[in-house]
Amino acid sequence: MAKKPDEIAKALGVSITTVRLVLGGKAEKYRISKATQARIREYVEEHGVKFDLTARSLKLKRTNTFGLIIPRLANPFFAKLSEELEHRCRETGYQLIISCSNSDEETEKELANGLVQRNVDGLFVVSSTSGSQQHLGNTITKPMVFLDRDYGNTDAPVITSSNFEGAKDLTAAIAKAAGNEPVYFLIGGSNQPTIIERARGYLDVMPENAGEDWTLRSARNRTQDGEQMMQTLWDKLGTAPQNLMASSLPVLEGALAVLRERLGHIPAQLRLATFDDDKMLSFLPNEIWSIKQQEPEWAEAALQAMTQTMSSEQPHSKTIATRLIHRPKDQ
Amino acid sequence: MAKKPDEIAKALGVSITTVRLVLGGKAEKYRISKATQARIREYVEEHGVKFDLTARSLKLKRTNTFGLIIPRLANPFFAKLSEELEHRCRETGYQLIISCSNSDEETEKELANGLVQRNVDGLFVVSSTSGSQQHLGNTITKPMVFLDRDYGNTDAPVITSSNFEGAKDLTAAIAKAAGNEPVYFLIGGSNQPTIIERARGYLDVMPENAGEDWTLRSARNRTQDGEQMMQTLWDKLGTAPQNLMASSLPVLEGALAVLRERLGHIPAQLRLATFDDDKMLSFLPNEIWSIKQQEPEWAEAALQAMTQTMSSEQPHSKTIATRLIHRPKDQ
DNA sequence: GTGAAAGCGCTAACAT
DNA sequence: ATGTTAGCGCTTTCAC
Repeated sequence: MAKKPDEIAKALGVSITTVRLVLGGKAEKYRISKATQARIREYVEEHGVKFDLTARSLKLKRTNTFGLIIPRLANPFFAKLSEELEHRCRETGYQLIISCSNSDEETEKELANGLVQRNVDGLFVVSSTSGSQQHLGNTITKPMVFLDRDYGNTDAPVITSSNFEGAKDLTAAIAKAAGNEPVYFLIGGSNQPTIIERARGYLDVMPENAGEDWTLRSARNRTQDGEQMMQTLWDKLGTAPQNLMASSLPVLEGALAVLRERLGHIPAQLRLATFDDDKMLSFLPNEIWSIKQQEPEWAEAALQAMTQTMSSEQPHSKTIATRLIHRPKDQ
Repeated sequence: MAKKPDEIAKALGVSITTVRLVLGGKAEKYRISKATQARIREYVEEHGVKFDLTARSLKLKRTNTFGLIIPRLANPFFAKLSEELEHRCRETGYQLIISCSNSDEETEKELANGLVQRNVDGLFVVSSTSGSQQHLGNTITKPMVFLDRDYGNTDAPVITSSNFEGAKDLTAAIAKAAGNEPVYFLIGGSNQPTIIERARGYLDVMPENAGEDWTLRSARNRTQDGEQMMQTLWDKLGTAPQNLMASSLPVLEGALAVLRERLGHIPAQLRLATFDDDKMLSFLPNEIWSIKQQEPEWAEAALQAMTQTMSSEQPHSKTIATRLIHRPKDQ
């Protein structure tokens, strides 16, 4: 349907250049006559045009494309972040290509490589491991912005959230309600930088003995890790805790599943605190505090850091504030 | 770091063509000597290569890229579907570009246009409206596969899920538990093809009067639509229903929010049924039935339909089965 | 066995 | 005021 520039040129008896100049908005600069401009525009109005961005990219050595590597789209935070980032990129004239590494170091490297071969103009990466972040930093010469995980071994800008401050707020909120009772903290993925910060925030607020007596740790942060930690805690207490904190939603899910299994239900008087927010937390009758990420701010900061890097300005790493959400107990 | 073919050629004193032939796996065909092959491979082993896929695409008129247009990534179903599809595309040697239309017809057209200009080899689209599906079908000459919404006005293959059958199963399950009590159905987005099918399934199982007496409808399926429908229902009944069905999760969220607001809690004896599944439904103490989509099967079928279209085979539309999940009531 | 050359559609500098 | 041209890096065909 849509005509290519050379077809338009032939149809109107002008040169391809003339067509391109007019359609490229350079008509005035090269003083193409109004009459010719009108004829071309009219033709386009009727038939449409089809430019080939591939050829343009080859010539300009720039694709107006960014790559984004995240662990998983099934994770609501990354999904929302991707959506926001994609939207802003498009507004700025860039197409975003989203790929999932599945938290695998090798996959992450392959993805980055593939995107570089496609000549993306820049790369956003949520790096799975310290090693892969370092590798990418050394290997890739394109503008890069790291997101969420700061392993502290790159010169590229890193956008993180205020995990430490957020954890302090979250812990303080549930601890106040708990009074003298212990607040147990299930920590999944305890070697990830984000989680380390969350644990640090918790310990900053809690008494000395909390680190040893009230925390449980697991290498990963899946539902089954939450289950396993809750089982350990149950066995230790011989009953359900009164106040429970989880380092992420999957961990909370696992913990609650175990409680339901042992008790037949989730006790309504149990106080809960968790990182990451989800509308469905409102389904629980319990009093709950949660930490909500502000994805729009993340996307904004990420794109800005990328723009700065590309224009050789000093790019700024940034920490995005979180928000504490409180859901009161059912009456 | 990585060398480009011409740099390798110069370094080894051979022609660019020779380098390309070897690295492109065409060495045997053009009888490049083993010795030369070895030298080139060795050099690459040490320094790495960097091909430019942009130039390749320009020459071959094929980008090994597919586009995917969905309403929102924040919707967990589309996020999971995207993840699965992206994964399979990559296995097949394609890069997937995901864009969100925000359910806006104009945006959807623009996105499709942009992707075509980038010379994607094919397009997967979850079309927001009948009009845009028709428009795309008439405008775009690339291989296309439509997902989820079948407006019945395209020759391109459409992958849908068994909304009618799923709705029958879901309705039958809750109706059986409800006995003679009414099962109210909150229908959000009542003019979308998927929702129409769900409503049809409900009516197929329920008695004559259900369509008039037990259903509530809203043009969209957001949380606020669920709230509004629940309010209407409450005002009609003067109390909370005993059995409630929702056409999607946001609608359920809205409905439950209203109940909590009026009652101070969500009554545990309320039976619930909803389309779309989420792990967090387990947070509710209620007896719940839900309909789970099988995203891997979706992705599989979508990619297969695309492959068939591209090889000019007769592409097959396909309906993906859903699964009924039952969560018993807390004890 | 290896190399040279044409051409994909575009941009930008240079002719006419 | 409009047209011509070189070259981006790749594939493919043909020449040495």
